[in-house]
Amino acid sequence: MRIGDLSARTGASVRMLRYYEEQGLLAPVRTDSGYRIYQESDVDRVARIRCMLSAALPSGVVGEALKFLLDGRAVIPDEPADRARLADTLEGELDLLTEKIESLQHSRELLATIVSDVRGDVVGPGRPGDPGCAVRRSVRKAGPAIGPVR
DNA sequence: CTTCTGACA
DNA sequence: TGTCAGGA
Repeated sequence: MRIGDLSARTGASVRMLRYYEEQGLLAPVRTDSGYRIYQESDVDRVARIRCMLSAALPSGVVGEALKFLLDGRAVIPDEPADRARLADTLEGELDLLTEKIESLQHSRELLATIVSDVRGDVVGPGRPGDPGCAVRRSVRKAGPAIGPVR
């Protein structure tokens, strides 16, 4: 089938399908005129790709997992050794994701205090020990509140 | 009409 | 990721 059909059957845009190919996740054959031709198994393959990408896995890792996907079979490697290795890299991604989440939570808390400071019309330098982002409203009488110091 | 590559108000 | 161009 051509790219338009695969797109319709997977929900992935034509643009994305070409992108997956660039990432080495799909390898359709080409007609003499250059049109990409996909196999039935690619419908399932694209579903797996989208699933793993939604799980925040880097395309490189998705490619690794897909190496074990041979024509509609499970992504789980047959060889116990391969399975263990894949599980390890996947778990590594899980840890990376956890780190990002924690970093974002820190950012969220900082932003929350900045918001409350703005709403509370905080004046002067920040309190000792604060993030240093406290808003300083100038002593000037004119002009609305000043944004965070750059 | 569909797809292709390259590029970005 | 969308979308437009200019061709096939």
